[in-house]
Amino acid sequence: MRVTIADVAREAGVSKTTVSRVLNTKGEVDITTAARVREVIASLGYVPSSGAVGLARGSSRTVGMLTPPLNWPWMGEVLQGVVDTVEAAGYGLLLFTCNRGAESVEHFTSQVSARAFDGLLLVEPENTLDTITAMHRKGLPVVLIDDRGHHPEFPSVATTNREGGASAARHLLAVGRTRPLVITGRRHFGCVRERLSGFLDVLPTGLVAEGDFTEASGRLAVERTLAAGTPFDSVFAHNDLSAVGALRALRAAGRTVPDDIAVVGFDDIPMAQHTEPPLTTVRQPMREMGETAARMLLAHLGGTPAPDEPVVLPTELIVRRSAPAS
Amino acid sequence: MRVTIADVAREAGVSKTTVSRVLNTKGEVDITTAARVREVIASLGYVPSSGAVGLARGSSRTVGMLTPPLNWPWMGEVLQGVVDTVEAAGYGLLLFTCNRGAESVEHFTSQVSARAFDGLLLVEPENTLDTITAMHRKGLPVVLIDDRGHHPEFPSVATTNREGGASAARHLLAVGRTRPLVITGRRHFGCVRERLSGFLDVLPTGLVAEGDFTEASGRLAVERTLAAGTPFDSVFAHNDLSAVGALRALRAAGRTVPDDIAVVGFDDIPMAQHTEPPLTTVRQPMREMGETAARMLLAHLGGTPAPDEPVVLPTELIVRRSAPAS
DNA sequence: CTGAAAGCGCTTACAG
DNA sequence: CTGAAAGCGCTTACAG
Repeated sequence: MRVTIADVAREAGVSKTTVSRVLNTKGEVDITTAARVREVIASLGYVPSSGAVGLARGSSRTVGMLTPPLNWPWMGEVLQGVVDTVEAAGYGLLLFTCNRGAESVEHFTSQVSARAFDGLLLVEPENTLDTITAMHRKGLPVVLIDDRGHHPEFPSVATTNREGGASAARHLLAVGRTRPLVITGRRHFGCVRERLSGFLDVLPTGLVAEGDFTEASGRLAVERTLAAGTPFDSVFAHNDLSAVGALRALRAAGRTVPDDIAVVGFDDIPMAQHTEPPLTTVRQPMREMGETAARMLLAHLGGTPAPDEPVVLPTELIVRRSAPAS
Repeated sequence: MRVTIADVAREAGVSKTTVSRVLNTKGEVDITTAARVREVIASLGYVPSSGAVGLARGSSRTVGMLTPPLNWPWMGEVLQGVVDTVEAAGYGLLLFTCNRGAESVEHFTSQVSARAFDGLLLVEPENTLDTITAMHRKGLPVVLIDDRGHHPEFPSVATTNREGGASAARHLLAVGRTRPLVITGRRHFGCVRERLSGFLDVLPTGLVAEGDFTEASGRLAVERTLAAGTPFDSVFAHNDLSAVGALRALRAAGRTVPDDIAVVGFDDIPMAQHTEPPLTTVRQPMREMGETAARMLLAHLGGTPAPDEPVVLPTELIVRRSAPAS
């Protein structure tokens, strides 16, 4: 049925060893022999069995990726960056999520041990970091995307959260806003702490509400601040989703954006272009982060030692109408 | 280094065959022997090598998935549905995209032939359908998600596009709209033709603009219709993105939604909840479609013959303020 | 109920 | 430059 290396060898009148050699361009092979073998390979439509190759070589040429829920608005970009890079290198991408709690972690763990993949890409591991750290110590190459400030012991790629926060503050200051309301994510995330302190360094404020990255939390923060009667002239939300919530609460309260209140978000998810008004936001280079992480992992698998400092990609302030330039 | 079945066998004082039997609960094994083997497996932390198992069994317990760009707004949901289902069955998911054109198709094709996966899930294949059809004929199990009306020769899961279009029309009619503008996607997509004819059956109109599922195309369609001076009291856009474009164009022209013009979209992407006003839309059950397709493929791999009729999941009209009920 | 042996399809020393 | 043989870690008839 299936065409094997033995079939090719027989048809070409050489040994399997020789076929293997031309397949992997390893060792010297007579140029005519090689040509003949190649011809047979083509005419038979032979493709090496990845399973057999993996078993013999002890590696699977596959990379694993463990992600948070895939419907998070920016996961698509990260994943696309990873897939493109991994595919271009001739590797496969095995996808796992930690959606189904303990059960899926178990499934994932067993796949790791089963050597189903050679290295692992990790996105914002909520509660699997310990497990992963253990695996990494046992020799599994790991690269982390967005460490949320946990600073683990393996290579990671992050973004300039502190500078991103600072750039938001500088922008608000430049357009004359001095009394901002800051809506954060959960404080235990390193990225949240960094965005906050970067912002506060430039534009100090006592008005800081802890949110949880949901639209509802953004809405709630604004509603409460309005109800308390505390004056503010701008909002810096730690992600776009909560900025969207802020926009709605402001509109519902009859406040005009940006005239009464300017709003700046963080992430630049696709939705940010389509809010009313469109959202000024600090862009995270999600796709580039995915690409970079994948390249680092592949390089590591190829023998290049991994950088021990996190690779940090720059954020970029995207100015739209919710906090215009002038 | 690595713990193998031989280590377990030695430690337990049995043959590899016996270990394999308790591993796969296949054949009769003495209950005490089995217990002892299980103990050794646990204490040694033995996990079968997926590569070796795959080679010996001739199957990889892995499913492939070929998708359009992953940053499409509803891909996350589909993917999540698939991953959950596949993981729960103990399978791995190997992800491919047809992003990089010919090159990635080639990479993908070679993975297929390499038997890197046992079956394939396919989402809206733009131009790979021929290749896939050929593979299917050669015995690769395939399930298609959202066939866009191409009606291929393999199993597929779709949604009620025609009824979805009809439900949009009924809703508009119920709220007193009689002069709709329809903004379609490209006409060669089956889903577009179905949505359109379902709509027109209920609410005929001559005002049909062909778009291409982008926000810009929705905006353009509205701008042109307004410029032409043709009166209309509502918009039915074939996807949410172009509905968003329509909303913006209407606002820019000073028309009020829904008072002047009611707007209905299709898809129910996350953004639909956050437009101004929030978008009434025909929801496609993306996650369920992913789950269903995965279940069908797994069942097929398990020996159950695949249904030869497409499995059709119902759409649902989600009423929001852009076209309210009363 | 249990085991020895062959085989899955490759790669890789080793020898020539 | 080339090949025979062992080995990667399993499963599966076959025999007992």
